Amino acid sequence: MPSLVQDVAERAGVSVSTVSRALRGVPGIAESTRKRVQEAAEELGYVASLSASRLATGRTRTVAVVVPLLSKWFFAEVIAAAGRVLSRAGYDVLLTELSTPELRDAFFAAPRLQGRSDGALVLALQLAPEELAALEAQGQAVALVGSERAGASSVCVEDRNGGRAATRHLINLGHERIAFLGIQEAPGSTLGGVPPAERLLGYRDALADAGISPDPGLEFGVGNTVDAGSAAMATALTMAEPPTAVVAASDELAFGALATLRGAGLQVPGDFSVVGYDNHELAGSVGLTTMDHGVAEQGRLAAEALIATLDGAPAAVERLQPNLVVRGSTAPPRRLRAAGS
Amino acid sequence: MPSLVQDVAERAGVSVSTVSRALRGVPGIAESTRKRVQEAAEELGYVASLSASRLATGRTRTVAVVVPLLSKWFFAEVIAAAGRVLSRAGYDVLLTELSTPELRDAFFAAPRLQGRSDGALVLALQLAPEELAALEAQGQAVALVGSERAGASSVCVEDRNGGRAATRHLINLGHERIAFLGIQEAPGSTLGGVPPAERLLGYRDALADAGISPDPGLEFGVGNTVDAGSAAMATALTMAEPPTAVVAASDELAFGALATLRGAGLQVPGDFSVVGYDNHELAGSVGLTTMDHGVAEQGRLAAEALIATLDGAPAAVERLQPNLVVRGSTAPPRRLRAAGS
DNA sequence: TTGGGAATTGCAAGCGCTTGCGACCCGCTG
DNA sequence: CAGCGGGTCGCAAGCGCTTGCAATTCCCAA
Repeated sequence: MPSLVQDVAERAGVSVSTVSRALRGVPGIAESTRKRVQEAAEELGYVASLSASRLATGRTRTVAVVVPLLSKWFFAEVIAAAGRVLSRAGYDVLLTELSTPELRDAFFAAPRLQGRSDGALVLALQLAPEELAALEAQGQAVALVGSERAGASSVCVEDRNGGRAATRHLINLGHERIAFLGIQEAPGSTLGGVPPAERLLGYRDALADAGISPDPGLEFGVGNTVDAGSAAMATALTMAEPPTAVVAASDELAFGALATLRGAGLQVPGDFSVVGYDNHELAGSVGLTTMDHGVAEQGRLAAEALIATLDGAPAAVERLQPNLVVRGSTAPPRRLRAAGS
Repeated sequence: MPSLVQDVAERAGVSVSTVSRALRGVPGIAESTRKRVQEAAEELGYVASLSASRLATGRTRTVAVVVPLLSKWFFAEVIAAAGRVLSRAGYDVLLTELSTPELRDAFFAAPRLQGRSDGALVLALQLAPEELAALEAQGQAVALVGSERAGASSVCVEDRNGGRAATRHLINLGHERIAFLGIQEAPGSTLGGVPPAERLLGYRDALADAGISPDPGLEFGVGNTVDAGSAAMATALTMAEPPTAVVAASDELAFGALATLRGAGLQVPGDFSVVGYDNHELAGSVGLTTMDHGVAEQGRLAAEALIATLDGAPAAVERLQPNLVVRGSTAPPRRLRAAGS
């Protein structure tokens, strides 16, 4: 039913090879001929068969986006941004969610991207060297988001600085007992390897900078969910000497913490301060002070890096600086305000 | 570099056609032969070239997921659920975001799915008849989520019932002045056509059922964003006779409303009740009473419907009933409680 | 007028797999 | 013992496009 190159060729009175070249903008075709061919193609509603040209060229013009969990806002946002860049550049976007360890293992065990895509955009996954090698063995150009590997392009944020800035903000307000809600890989996680422990390190840095002695009891490592944040916050409140503020390694955790605080009848920021990390879409609506790290921009930059790699550019890594966004969830601790008034 | 059918054929001592058939499970191959071929393939790490088999068969084993806005939680969740079903069934998932009217028009103007996918899963978009026809003309099997079209499979929820149930819940609590925050297509929206006005109709139904005369001034139509909900709520509060409760057509709108209420110093549910719609991932953490409509299930069902269609089944439509999830954002209006105490 | 070369275009050989059809091998029936 | 039918397999013709290389045309300098 759809017309073929031949049809166009006949209609334009040229050979199929000329049609092929004319339509793809290959140089060496007279402008007049090209126009004639384009018109013929247009009239017939001709579109080159993808499978055929892929087979002939060996290129797919498709990029696989590999993500641990699509329904998390962070990933959706990154993918959306990356997708826009990619499709504008003429690439199709193939979605691959590796939501369980089984899926992840299966994905890397077989050459699943072979002939399916030209490149892979890998989000958050901490690739083992052999996993990265596997991708490359399948002829994939690869770009990473949220991790760094020798030989691969990547964009990542200076999370240690971010953790430090978030914590410093609280210290500047006068807080001294500050808890940290960290993301700890759950058993069922597919992230693999060491996720943003950087943020925790930044937290410790800030404490050290301020001469506050760290209390391991204030460092919580939980799954990256609202409920986990909520639970950890609840635990923190039962401590003999509870914290007066918390920095969460993600806004989701912070949301959970806020829920617990509200449930406990505590005022935020009156009785307790919290700062999150991500600048989640909904952070504004709950007035959460948080670290913004250009989520959409990460996607955009990674897509551009991948395209560059596909065009033969050498691997490059881009580092983003997170920024503190102050909203209404942080204030000086009650102690100070009481003394001050 | 990757080995070809021929290599496997030689290694197994058979012809290429036998290899092809053996590996794909086509009947008519002796079990012993099949096993031998599989071993040979395994040893060589052979994987059939996708482009080649796609060209030869004319099938892509790929499904395009078409979505207006990927970064919205609802869509991400639906896609994630659908994606799991699809990939388990051996289909690749191609992502297509139509975030602007221009993109949408361009998408339907050209046969963009031609030879790219076997089917399309269309989310939320209210397809014009010719748009649906265009997809089918490209040989796509299509399944819809959130809309219904003659001849196409779809899964949709009884939103009118949902709107009614949400409103009735408030009425049962004793509210009489209830506002409705509806989703109205913004100029830049790509949804097209009439989106969930059903929820509004349900709201009116409930009022009518209770003999409450509707007040058009209480019906707000805004964009589906937190900020819009926030703004509309602010407007509602300035009314001469403000409402005591609101039903929002989405949890995002509800989040915005909550933010405004909090900002205005009003207690929820003490001074004001709000019920949302979606059962958003974060609805629980803010204690939002809302309508659950099985978001993930919609994705799952739609994917299954699409696969069925691809397997030759006739179009079918699946209707889901939304359920009220009561949390802490709704209570009797202050008036009643004051009188009661 | 004529040879050289640049600019265009056509030829035909793939790209790697699928599949209709015929060949072949057996065990059996008549 | 000849012939038949079912079960297996191989042949070879595509699927529709790309591309190296040769052919043709045309313009201009010599």
